[in-house]
Amino acid sequence: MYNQRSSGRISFLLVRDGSGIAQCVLVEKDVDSDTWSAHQRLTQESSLMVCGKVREDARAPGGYELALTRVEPVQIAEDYPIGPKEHGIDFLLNNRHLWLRSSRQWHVMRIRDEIIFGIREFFRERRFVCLDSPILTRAIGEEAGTLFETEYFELGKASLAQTGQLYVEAGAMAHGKVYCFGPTFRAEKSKTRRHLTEFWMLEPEMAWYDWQDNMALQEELVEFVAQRILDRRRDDLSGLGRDLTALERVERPFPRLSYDEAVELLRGKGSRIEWGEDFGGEDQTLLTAEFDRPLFVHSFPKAAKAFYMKEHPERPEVVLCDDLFAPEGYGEIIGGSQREDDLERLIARIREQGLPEEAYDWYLDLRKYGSVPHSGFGLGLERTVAWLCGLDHLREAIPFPRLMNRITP
RNA sequence: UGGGGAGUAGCUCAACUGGCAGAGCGCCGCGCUGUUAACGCGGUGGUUGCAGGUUCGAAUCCUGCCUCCCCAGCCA
Repeated sequence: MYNQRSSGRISFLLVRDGSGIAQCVLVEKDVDSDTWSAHQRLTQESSLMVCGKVREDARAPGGYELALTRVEPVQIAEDYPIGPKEHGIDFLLNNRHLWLRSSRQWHVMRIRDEIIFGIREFFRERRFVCLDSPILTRAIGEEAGTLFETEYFELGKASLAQTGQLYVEAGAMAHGKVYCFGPTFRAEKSKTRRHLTEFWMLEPEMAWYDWQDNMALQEELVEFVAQRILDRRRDDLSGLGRDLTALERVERPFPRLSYDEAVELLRGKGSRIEWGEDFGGEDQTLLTAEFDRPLFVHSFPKAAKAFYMKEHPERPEVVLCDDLFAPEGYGEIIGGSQREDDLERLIARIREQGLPEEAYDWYLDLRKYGSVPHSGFGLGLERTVAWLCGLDHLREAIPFPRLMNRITP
């Protein structure tokens, strides 16, 4: 029972069954005395079985209600902590296991589910193979300083994967087009609305795609997902109060700016960004405010990016990569690149960045045995969910958020 | 990690310059045959984050610690 309202000899029970909430009407003179006294014991979040007749009534939320003939309590809940008034975020996160029952969280999780299955369908239709990467690993895909480490039997240290990218590159050489989709982990000591220590990432990898083919696939995916939830989860979006017209504008083609152009635009708007620096939060907001749909920025300075990104053939200070920024201030949701497919250059990049070469022995094999041009990207699921749902913090975009200072429930 | 803010009833918050710790919601009781976060009346509810200090007197001032929130950096 989600909530109850009464007017003496007539009671209105809001009952949730997983598919939604229905108003049930109970009139004292129309039911037996056992049912009437049983319903009086019901408290918020008590579980129950009801029997009644569906009827149309304009006064019911949604236009229909259930006229009850019988109520059977299953369990009487006591002192349910989450009431119909406001609560603080700390309290709600401590009660996340119960907060998931609240309507706002309920809508978000249904949209998240639709996004996940939409993504899988998108790739299946395009003949990608789902090839999931290991979570326990020794490969270092990003910064070595943000690894969660653990003991691994007699083999020493292992860590939780920061990315599955190196593994999907291996998969792409076997299957052509692959993706992995699962949790990734970053021990970043950051407490912002844009970070979780555990988050889900979709990572497609495609043989024979150059960086432009890569961007074309990214925008096709993002458009597909946005249209998909508008089509199938419109009620949930409305329940969240999401501005639907903003989502309806998510149509290809998305605007594209080179990093050089973006810096020029930002400096014209008063930003003090220097060429070579990555965008700060304020820069991202300034940039995306110029456009009404997601924005690509491509061709970033090499120094600011990961070792595996391919150098621009005419400009060695730049790599063939792109970031996709969501509109409305939601920030980066995708990072992608064409990969360095030349063995010697790749080894040089690993040394330049001071990474442990021995950690990449099997990865370098991919360049020794039939290397081909290939590209891929990573899409942050929670950032995508937060944007599409209009949430102001990632912690509501995942069922049980893991933050620097929060490991329960 | 740096900067800012906060911690008082189960929850959300008040309490002026240091002077009786309060309200709404929840919960309990009564009333009400169409409620929409129902409503009306009555009741219940406190180690003021922790430890110490100043004072006739501390939620309020001082010292130390803890916790949470927001912003920045880093990133998806």
